[in-house]
Amino acid sequence: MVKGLTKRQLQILDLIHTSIDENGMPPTRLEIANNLGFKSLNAAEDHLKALEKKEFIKLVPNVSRGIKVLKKTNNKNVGLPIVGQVAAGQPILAIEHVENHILIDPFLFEKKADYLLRVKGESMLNSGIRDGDLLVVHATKVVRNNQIVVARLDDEVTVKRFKKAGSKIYLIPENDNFDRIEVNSKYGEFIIEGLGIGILRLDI
Amino acid sequence: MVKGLTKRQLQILDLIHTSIDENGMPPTRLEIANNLGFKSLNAAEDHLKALEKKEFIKLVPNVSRGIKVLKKTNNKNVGLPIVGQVAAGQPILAIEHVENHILIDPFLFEKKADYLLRVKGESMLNSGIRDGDLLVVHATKVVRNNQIVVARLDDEVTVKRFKKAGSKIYLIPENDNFDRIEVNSKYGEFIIEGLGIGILRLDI
DNA sequence: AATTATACTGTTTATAATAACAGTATTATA
DNA sequence: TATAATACTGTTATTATAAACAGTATAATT
Repeated sequence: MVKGLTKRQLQILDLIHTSIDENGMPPTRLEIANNLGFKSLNAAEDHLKALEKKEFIKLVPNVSRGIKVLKKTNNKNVGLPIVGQVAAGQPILAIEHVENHILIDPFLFEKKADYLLRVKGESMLNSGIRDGDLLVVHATKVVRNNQIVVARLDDEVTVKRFKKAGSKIYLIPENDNFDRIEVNSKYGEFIIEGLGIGILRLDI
Repeated sequence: MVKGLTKRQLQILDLIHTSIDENGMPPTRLEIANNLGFKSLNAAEDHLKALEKKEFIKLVPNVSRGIKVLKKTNNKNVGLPIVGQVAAGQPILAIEHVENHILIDPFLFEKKADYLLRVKGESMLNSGIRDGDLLVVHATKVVRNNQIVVARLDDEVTVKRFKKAGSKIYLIPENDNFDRIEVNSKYGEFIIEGLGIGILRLDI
């Protein structure tokens, strides 16, 4: 289930997508009611209002077929997953973290793109990686000095520059307001999850 | 001229396309009239009938916004073109500038992605746009204050923040080492080519 | 020269569509 | 356990929209 949507609401959203695909325009309340067998137009109206409240659509007042789709959930599983907040103790690609899937060629980059990680915070600003950006990640444990990596320290997943000096390993932020992290025994778990191979910014 | 279409009819057809692109639905007769300055709705009606007769559109009877576009100027090459160096006096999408095509969903962004422009220089660094980045562009002449735009000044294509203050128009770089540009009569040509809607970085 | 197509203004009518109000019943959530 | 959210039926008022009819003027075609 897409987060927050009931089965019925998902059907309505699906119908809106289908209508746009097949008729080139969003449906009216009557068309929704007819398609799903409602005897009352208000059933459609209520569902649309619920979808708007949950910010999946935007209703344009007093405009026929004034339904704008805000979140695109139609590409079920094709393409690459966008991984959002990663909960403690769980693998990155657990379904719960997948915000969406997007259609992009995995072989566009230097290495194969496996998923997109939504970057939190400004710690990599000087590398042109901003809060909310999607880091294109190649899932690998094998990384080299100075590469930008996705690492898990205890239960936190972080994006930093990887540096190995002698026997010491550092995770270096690219922002003077942040301190470098020395990976040592005070951390229970340290795992390299992947290598950053690109950036995708969906808004500007 | 597209075969058989008058200049006015082409404008109507263009408006239908724009409406579908930007509003997600075809226009009403009133919207067409307002957009083109008709005082009578029937002007729009007549044009639609003419377009239907010439089989460029299909009108769906008694359906609001019931306009279906029949002939589409299809993009032969799949995916979005990456536009590199743009030569003087030539349109951005001239074939000579297209480095490559990449597979990416044009509807991933807030507005429809039309092409990707390879950014040259560091003038937008503070917005996290770096040399070599691909700016995702929605081709439009309509931009608002503070948006990141693709503009053509004389023969140079540039990416800057658009600012309008009174009668003055500025193109603002996001880097202290660069000066803002005031668009004035010393430039022979000033054209807004599009709106920046995203960033794609293929290496990191 | 007559006819047709183009490009409109202006008006009216019927229908399409939005949107609010008043209900009922069931299921989740605090 | 009270309250809110979900999932509807049924009705009505208002606005949006399509579409026809009656014109005018000009350019293009037969």
